[in-house]
Amino acid sequence: MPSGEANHWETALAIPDIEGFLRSLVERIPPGRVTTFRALAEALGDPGAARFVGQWLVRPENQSLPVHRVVHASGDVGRLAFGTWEEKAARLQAEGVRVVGHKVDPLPRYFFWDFPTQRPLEALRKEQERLATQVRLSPLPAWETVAGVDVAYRDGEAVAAYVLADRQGEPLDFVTAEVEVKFPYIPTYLSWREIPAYLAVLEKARQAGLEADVLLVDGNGILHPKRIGVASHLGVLIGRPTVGVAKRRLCGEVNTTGMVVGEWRPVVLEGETVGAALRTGRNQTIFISPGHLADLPSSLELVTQLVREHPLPEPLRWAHEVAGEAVQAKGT
DNA sequence: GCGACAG
DNA sequence: ATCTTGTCGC
Repeated sequence: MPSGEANHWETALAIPDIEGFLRSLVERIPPGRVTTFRALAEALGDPGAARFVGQWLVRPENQSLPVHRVVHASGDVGRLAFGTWEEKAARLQAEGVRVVGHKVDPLPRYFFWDFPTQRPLEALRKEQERLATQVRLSPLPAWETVAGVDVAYRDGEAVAAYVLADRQGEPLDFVTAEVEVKFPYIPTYLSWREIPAYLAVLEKARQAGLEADVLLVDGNGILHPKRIGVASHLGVLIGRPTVGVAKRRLCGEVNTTGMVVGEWRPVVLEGETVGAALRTGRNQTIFISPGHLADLPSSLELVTQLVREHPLPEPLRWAHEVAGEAVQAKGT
């Protein structure tokens, strides 16, 4: 049961109801008209959310919505989540939409775009730009303890794990916390999905006297289009040093060909080095970036010191393990 | 065929 | 991230 207890770090993270907003958009599409995944994403405030729109529209619980009125930008009707393209075309034709071959024809004649102009993701982007000015890049302070944090999901719940470790990466103690998931995964907006769980588990760690000198976060720091990935965002909110470690590349350019274990190369975004790709295994690369109150050299030093025989630095590997165990235990 | 965007 | 069958590695 998610606890509603007050958090020590005032939750300065307003979470918009993106899914409810998307539902209202889809409900607005009139019979005899169509819109596109892209147009819905733009109405949400970011064309980059198109894939999220597609994933959301095929969920079983959303099939009572007029999902057949959402087509590809090419005019291709696509197909229904639980049906064929012929069925989707037939539904559109029954509403007066002309379909030739697999396509709505001509698309502009039927295209519906008169959506509300709130664009919630645009507001989040502005918030990111504001917060990015508060990120401080400086060498990490001398540290004795480090904590790794990660989140696992199951049903509508998120379980965050916080594992405290020493300079050798040996686990000292851990806590977990469970919160309700209130925001979907949309690339570059991960903070709004995961930070509520992080704040909850950090509060537990604080109350248990397990505060660490540095926080390792599963995700990026400034390796982000607006230089404010979840590690930086969290660091600014709690005013503590954070370092981001991701298992895959979000953005930026890096050539990883021919890297040897232990080697790292800069990840460059818009001409700026925002992180490093570090080879931690024969076929494993992780992406390190400063979060807050950290810089790239000290972040790399910290992470390389904590990497043992696994791809991830020990505290994160343990946090991942603990979160996974905790989320499994919920169902058993 | 292109592009491929953390969790 | 999660779901989930079968599976061999640049």
